[in-house]
Amino acid sequence: MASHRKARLVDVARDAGVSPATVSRAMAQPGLLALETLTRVRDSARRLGYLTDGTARALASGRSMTIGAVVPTLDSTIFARVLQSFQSALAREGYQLLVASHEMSLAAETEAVRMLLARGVDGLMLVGAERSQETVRLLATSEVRVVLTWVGAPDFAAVTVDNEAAGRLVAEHLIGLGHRRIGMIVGHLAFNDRQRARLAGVRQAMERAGLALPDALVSEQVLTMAGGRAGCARLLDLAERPTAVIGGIDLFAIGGVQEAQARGLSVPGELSVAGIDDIEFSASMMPALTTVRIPTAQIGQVAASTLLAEISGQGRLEHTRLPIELVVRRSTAAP
Amino acid sequence: MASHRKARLVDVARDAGVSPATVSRAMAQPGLLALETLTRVRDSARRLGYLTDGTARALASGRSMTIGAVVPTLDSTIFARVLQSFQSALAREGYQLLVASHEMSLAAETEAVRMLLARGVDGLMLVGAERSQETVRLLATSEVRVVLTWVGAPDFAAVTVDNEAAGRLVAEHLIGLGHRRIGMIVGHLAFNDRQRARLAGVRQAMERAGLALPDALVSEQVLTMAGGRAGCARLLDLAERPTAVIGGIDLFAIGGVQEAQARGLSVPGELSVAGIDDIEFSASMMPALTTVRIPTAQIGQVAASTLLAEISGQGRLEHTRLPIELVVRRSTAAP
DNA sequence: ACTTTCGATGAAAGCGCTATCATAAAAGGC
DNA sequence: GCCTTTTATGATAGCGCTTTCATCGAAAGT
Repeated sequence: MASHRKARLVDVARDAGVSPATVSRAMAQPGLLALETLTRVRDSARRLGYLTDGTARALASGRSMTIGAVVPTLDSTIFARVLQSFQSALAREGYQLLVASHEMSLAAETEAVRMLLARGVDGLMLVGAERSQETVRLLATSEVRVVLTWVGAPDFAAVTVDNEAAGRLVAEHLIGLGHRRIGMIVGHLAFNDRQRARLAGVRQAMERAGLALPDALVSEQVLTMAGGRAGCARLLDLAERPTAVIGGIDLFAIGGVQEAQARGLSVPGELSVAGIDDIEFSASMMPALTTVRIPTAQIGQVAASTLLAEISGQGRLEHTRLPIELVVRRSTAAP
Repeated sequence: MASHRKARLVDVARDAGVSPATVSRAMAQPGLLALETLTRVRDSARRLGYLTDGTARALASGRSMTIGAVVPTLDSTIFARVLQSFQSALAREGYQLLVASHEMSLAAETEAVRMLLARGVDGLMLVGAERSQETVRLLATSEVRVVLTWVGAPDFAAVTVDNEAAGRLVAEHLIGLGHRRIGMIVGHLAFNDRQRARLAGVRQAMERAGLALPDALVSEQVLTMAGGRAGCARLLDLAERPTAVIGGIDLFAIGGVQEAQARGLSVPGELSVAGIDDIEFSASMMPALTTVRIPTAQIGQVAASTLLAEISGQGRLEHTRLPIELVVRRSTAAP
């Protein structure tokens, strides 16, 4: 049964009548031991309720079997989903996930990275390519393996998605429907290269079509549904209101639809609304949201395997760009 | 600038002309040092780019400054929110968060707990009170500090919410409006004491009112909006369809509203729908959802402080029950 | 039969830090 | 001024594991 003091490696060794080294091998490289010894050690371990001390193991071996992730926030469908698939992919390989959030602050990201490095993580998952000099320096000197998500950068492995193309796709769709005056609700652009890229994509598509996207038609909001609603309200209050609104994230588009409907405007009859992300809700709302599908779960999964490849020495700063796709539903129509 | 090999404590000590012990103190208990020594050590540390090795520190001190959390899934508004507030409260006190998910499997929870204990976490946050014998044994022998969330249990500190009362509140509200035939969509009841309690609360309110909740009117579904839709479809296909539907989580209620509307049924005119959770979306959907507000963010925050109190030796298995509240909006009306 | 190789185990030196104990200098106490 | 505290620092023994390196039979090669 359970011993009083926590069992250590030597206790198991004594109990099994072998050396500590043998027990260590039994736990980490069972293949090296004679079958008989192995079972004897395992029996003792079980009887004593022995659990390897990960701390000591990490110190002695130099590998912590722990991966760190720094995301803007955990409280977002998008990042939660990425983390869920990232975490379960890691768990399958015996790695644990240490998470930190920076809530859109460059300095907080630096601090989080510093803490994670101090914890001796074997690898790090970061969001986006924009970061402070200080963070970059920490990363470089620590030589920890890193995988970037959403947006990549030279010298880093990355799993990205073409945010600019995403913006372009929705914009082109709307332009194709005949919209000339299109508004956009985006997240605060500081320290958010994903939103900047999406905005850039929209702008690019419009310019190509000879249209303008004046500042008045771009509303920066906090990344919530309420933000979307507020942003849409601002755009609808304009003297020359847009005939279509693009949400930099689906949440914005959903808030936008609500605002329009609350004002008695029919969507898409009187206002077309589209988003980017394709979160679960978008498919089933009324009207179903036209959006661009971002393979969130896949990002986490591929990020995990990319990072593990880097750690194991295979993997040469691989950069995977995941495909995105315009999903036309019912929230958009000709003006 | 950055040295080639990673700087260790002794390097800083040598550089500053002090003993390793002094450097250790400079990092951990600056108050003990003469100001002059302290600044000298700090300068050396900065110059060498020294970062404390958390692994070694943990081994030597016996505290890892790491907290583990095992949740059903990260990919859920609810748990994501709890984790976000939990994590940021911990970060403020210098603790890091190690997360694991069990995806509704008792065995996976055990495995996750085992891994976290092996990692030497100083504390553990768990969801609900139901777990395997094996998990309980691990917890007991490890003597790690634990805080339970949502549902509590004797011998554990906990931050809970009265799930049964939540179910009762919505049911009473509906009964008060005159509904006699009420259906419920719940999550799979195995290994989900939160859903079981909510169902029990609904049942209790109905019985008190002399009403029945036959099995046919309870639909178990996976915890997604699509599940809610499917559950509602099943209830609406019944020969004697209910006049009101309760979602065991808001997501179910939202899916339910969608299903009803898709069938051309007006909510709340022809069907009342209510949920439990009060997620962001519920307030702004059309019609706005009647639900019970669960203070999710607060759960995480209080769980953090409760756990830290346990760890520091203050805190005697405190049990905090957070208040919930019926929020009547537009999705419910008299039948 | 006699090395040579291999397979299985043991001995022991760290991994980088903290914490205890000892010590030396400075500060009080009367 | 001599003794007792206090304050600041040093010396050093671990924390519990992994990992060479060494060892010792047994299997294999010739």
